[in-house]
Amino acid sequence: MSASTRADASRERVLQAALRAIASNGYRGSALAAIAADAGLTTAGLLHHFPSKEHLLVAVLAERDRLDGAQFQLAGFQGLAALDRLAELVQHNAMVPGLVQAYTVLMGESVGEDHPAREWFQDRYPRRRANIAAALRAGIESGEIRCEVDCDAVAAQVIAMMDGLQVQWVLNPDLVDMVAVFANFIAGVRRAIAQ
Amino acid sequence: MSASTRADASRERVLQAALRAIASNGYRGSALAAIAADAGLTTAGLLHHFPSKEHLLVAVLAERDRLDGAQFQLAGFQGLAALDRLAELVQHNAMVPGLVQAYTVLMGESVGEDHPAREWFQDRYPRRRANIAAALRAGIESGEIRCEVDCDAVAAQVIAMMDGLQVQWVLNPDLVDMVAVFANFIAGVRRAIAQ
DNA sequence: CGGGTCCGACCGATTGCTCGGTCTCGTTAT
DNA sequence: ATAACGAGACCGAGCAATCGGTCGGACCCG
Repeated sequence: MSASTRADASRERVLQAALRAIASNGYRGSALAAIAADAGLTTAGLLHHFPSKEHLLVAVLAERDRLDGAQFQLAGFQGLAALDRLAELVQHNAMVPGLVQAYTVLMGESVGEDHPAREWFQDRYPRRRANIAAALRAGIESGEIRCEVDCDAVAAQVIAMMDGLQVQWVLNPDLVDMVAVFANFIAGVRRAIAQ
Repeated sequence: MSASTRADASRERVLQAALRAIASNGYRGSALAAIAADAGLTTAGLLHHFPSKEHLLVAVLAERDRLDGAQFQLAGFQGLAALDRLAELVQHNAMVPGLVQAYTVLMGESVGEDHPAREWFQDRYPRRRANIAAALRAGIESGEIRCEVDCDAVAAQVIAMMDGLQVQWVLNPDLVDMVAVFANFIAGVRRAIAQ
């Protein structure tokens, strides 16, 4: 499974350093040399593990996918329980501000035309909307959600609320209680769509 | 007021070009030379009007402030009417995708630590939240909004929804009907907070 | 003519990335 | 057990390209 402990440890340190750098300066603003130094390597050493800066970025995104998959995706929450699960996810995110910041920076940066992360986000949003919408539709079938609810719209709204609040929270952590405001929002959605 | 038409025209073209460039590649990813060429100038010519790249950025943001001020700020909408006004603003934004994209990219980019636009966004969010919250509180006084509504939370939510939907819409315009989904959201908020 | 406007040439710094080489370590042959 | 070997991990130096910004002078309009 894990061939050499040495190489894997270096890779891991590089990924962490890349996350920190992206959180601070974005992808374009981060220098490969700085990331390498932060990970205790030289530029050439880093490039040995990740053949290019873009490869490093997709590795960071893949890591995020891996964590998310283990944490949220597989969980088969349906109906209103899925919404509560999302509130818990926000609560968890509030404890890893660095990761949230890196994700937020990348999200904005990727909107640009030729950004290497654009495709990743472009694929990710429809998938997440579909996941949440499906969970809501399951709630309709089980009778706990009113049948005339526009599940796709609600799914888009929930995701938009998560992203939007993250921006405000990262910019001004002590002025916005992201967890409380999102919980408040979810409570409103529950009230609006529950049978 | 306007000294020479020539210089003002150049300035205007540079601002437009900067907006396009930022929309495509962000602030960090945009080259001064490319912006200048797009505006029909050389780098040195651009630098004659804006002494540094950062000066150009704040000029772009100031322009945004100017437009917003004329379009939304001064209008004294209160209570539920303010929410409808925001829905109209989203409707208007949907017709200028380039501007929305530039704003979205900048928003994410500015989350970084030393970004020159960070302060601008950091000041802007509390101000906008306060504006909307004040409008809602006025609606409470006039009796059209229930008095136990958390105006600050709702204000943060409305702004977060605008920003979050913009991201999804810019990334995938044909998959997300930003105007409709936001209108749907506002309708829900109205239902939740109206007396 | 004179000041505002803009260009061409250039600078120092930094970028992502390559290349040649050194070091370490597990494997294998003896 | 030990020596020889080869693959992987990493470094130092430097590549070409690009970055934001400077400087002196040419153009043009009032």
